[in-house]
Amino acid sequence: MKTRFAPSPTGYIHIGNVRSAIYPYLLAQQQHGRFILRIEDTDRARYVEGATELIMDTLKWLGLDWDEGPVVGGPNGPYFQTERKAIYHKWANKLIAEGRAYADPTTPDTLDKYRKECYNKKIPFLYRNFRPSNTSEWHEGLPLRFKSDPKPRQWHDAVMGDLSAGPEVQDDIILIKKDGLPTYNFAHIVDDAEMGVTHVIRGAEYISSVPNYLALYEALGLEVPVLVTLPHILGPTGNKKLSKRDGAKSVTDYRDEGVLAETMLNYLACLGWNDGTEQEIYTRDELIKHFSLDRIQVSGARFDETKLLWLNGQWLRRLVEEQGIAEFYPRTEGFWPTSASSYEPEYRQQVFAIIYDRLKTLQDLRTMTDYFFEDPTIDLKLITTNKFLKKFSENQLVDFLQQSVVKLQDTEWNEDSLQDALNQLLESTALKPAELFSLIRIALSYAPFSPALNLTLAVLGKDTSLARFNSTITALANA
RNA sequence: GGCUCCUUCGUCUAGUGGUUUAGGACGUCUGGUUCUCAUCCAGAAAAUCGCGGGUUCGAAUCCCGCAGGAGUCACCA
Repeated sequence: MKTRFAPSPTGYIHIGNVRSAIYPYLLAQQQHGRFILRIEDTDRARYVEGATELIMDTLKWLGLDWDEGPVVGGPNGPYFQTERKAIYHKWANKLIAEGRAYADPTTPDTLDKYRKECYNKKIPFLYRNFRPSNTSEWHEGLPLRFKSDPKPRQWHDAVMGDLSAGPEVQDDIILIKKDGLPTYNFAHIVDDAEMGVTHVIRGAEYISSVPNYLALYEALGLEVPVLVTLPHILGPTGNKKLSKRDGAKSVTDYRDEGVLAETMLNYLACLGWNDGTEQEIYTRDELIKHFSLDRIQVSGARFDETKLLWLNGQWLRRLVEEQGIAEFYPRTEGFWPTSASSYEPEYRQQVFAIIYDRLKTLQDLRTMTDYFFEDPTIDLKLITTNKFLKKFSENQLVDFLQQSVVKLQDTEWNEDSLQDALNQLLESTALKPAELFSLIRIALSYAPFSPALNLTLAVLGKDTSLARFNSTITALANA
């Protein structure tokens, strides 16, 4: 088994097309076959500098390592189509020799005229209806067209099942453009054959071209590989396929927002595929083990960012709990608030240990942890309008905080002793947990939420914690 | 417009003629876990299986129509 991912380097990989990399990878892994990365760079006009690197970066991030392709090489290289020109010409000449391809002398203007004619007559435009009777010899500078042999075609698609189309969709497609480079339609067939690709996995937009491909395989004397058509991924609104034009994000945008590679692979693989069980969370190995083409969904699936974020939370907790804080910690690099940079990694690890189970993405660290690294701005409104605290006067609040300071001053600074101390304060102040703990939590963080109080105190440290109590006491006293 | 494909809770899906009063997950809502937020736990609402015919003792499941949606009709992939 040999599969491939064959992107054109026109930009980043977005979530709408990354499944055509994931599924071939999973299949090749499962069958102990090979997964090829081939760069389809024949469109020089749309070529984007650096796009190949962007594509490889995305694949590496997801862990979709290719067995053959750029960087790693392989027995069927080169893996850039622009470097395979001679191969395409070899096959093209074979078709010419057999009278199955011919030079197209039609100028673009004339072509346009033909199209308009058909449009006005309300009949579909087919080049073969305008096929010139005598054609000159083919040479570079002239496009080469396939001499089609239209007839009804039936084929089997591993996902879509049995498909068919009539002769009216088959035409004299261009094999080689006037710049001497092949079109996708021709190049991919030659390449897949030369490279021994057994399974062609690609998006649904190619389905209507398959009859033309079938004709080409036939003319070239090539065996048709297993055809696998993936349904589209739909955008968040409407029913249109997700595309860059409509603002589809790149896969790596999600990485930069703190989504884990494990999540992305899991989510995307399960968008439009399931193994029939009720499992939601799959490791890479589980995906490789359970993946199967015949359980790929036939209809399009909408990309649901909310579910992606839920899954990311699941993965975050799972990985941290499996690996431990220290091993996972390096992956949080780059997601901390700027104020954290002056602190030691050990301290950041302590913060991470008490906050990680509240994160949806790593990026949440930026907004959820700032009070661990700098004193919060005091905003007494948070206290005076708090539903548990507004009934108390400033004097009472000061008194509660002072009692807390006195108690905590003599408390051993670890989470268990701190919890004991907090419980004792509850009794000595005769306050309800909601009252005392709200007050302390706000005084410490002035944040909309924070981890358990004893843990927050423990990590913040005695000096910082008591200083923050005192700041709030002062502020309340002066209010 | 031609051709092709698709159609189960808001979303992702299970379901291949009877075990289905259509199951799960996300989201939503309600409770619970000494404050908050998140997690976790318990529970609820949520699909007349696109519509209409047919086959059958019986259909989400098979057949035929229809409608809606999508894709494609490039010297782009």
